[in-house]
Amino acid sequence: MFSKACKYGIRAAIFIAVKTREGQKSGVVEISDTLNVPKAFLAKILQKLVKADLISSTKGPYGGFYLSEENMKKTVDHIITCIDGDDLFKGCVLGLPVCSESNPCPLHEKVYPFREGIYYQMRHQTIADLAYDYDASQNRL
Amino acid sequence: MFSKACKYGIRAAIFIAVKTREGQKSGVVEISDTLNVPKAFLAKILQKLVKADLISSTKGPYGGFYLSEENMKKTVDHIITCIDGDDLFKGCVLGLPVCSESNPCPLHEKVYPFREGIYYQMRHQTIADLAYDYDASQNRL
DNA sequence: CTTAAAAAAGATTTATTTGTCCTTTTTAAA
DNA sequence: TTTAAAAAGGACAAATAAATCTTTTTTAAG
Repeated sequence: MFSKACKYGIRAAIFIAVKTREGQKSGVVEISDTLNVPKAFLAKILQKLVKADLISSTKGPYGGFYLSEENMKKTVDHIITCIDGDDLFKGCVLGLPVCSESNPCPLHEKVYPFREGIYYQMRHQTIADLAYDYDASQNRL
Repeated sequence: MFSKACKYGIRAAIFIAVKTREGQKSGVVEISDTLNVPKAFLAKILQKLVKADLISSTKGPYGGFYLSEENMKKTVDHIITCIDGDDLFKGCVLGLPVCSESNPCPLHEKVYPFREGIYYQMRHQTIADLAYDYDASQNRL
């Protein structure tokens, strides 16, 4: 469903959100260590998210990644689209060039409602929401 | 969501089903031409589906691909799992090694119901069903 | 102003997926 | 029994995704 890069990105964003709420910035090493994810690869992903203004960073000593108030309000679908593009939510499930309600592919009506459901959820979960939920539970990232 | 190979495989299976109902076998060239899909690549995919007993074939002149009665009854999820594995339906959305109702990842409860919905649909649509629906409509493959 | 710590950037490697090409096997018809 | 048409199989090539390594830039503290 999501690429590895995308999964890493979402998990990292939540981690950074939690840390930000604790008043701390996070470094790539800290993040990659806790998420068990390749360091340099994660760095690239975070770069991309910074450029897209989905997370924030400062260089130099005492620098690192954090979320601004604006970043906190962004919904997960932004991260997904930023990294994987919008094909998952917008494209035809079977890859047909045209596929719509009026000209549907053979799986359209079976898959569409559920895919829309996922898309809706992703458009309505902010990073802040996810970080809050995560903090409340005692689960892993 | 699905790999290209998987999309090609599903579309090809439906095409072959339709042709089979018309009493005809289909060759790779015919299939790849009508689906607009790379010939040799499709051939590999069909090989795999034959081995998994999801479609049937005979070699030699007047040979080609077709669906036995058994093949017709197979549900789409078999094709998907055969080609892409079961990660899409069984694995954690965020790629966590453990993720369950009692120990969920941050997206679990948002995504799970819909993913289950898709999985359900795929487990309940036979190739014959899809071929029938396709034939009834005047849509493309 | 120097130093060190951090992200940013760029170049490169590895792995996987997608795609091609050529040979072998099977099989039906002439 | 020869021939030709088809799938099967294997080796290879290209494109994309995942991952690494090295250098540059920024920045805060001493």
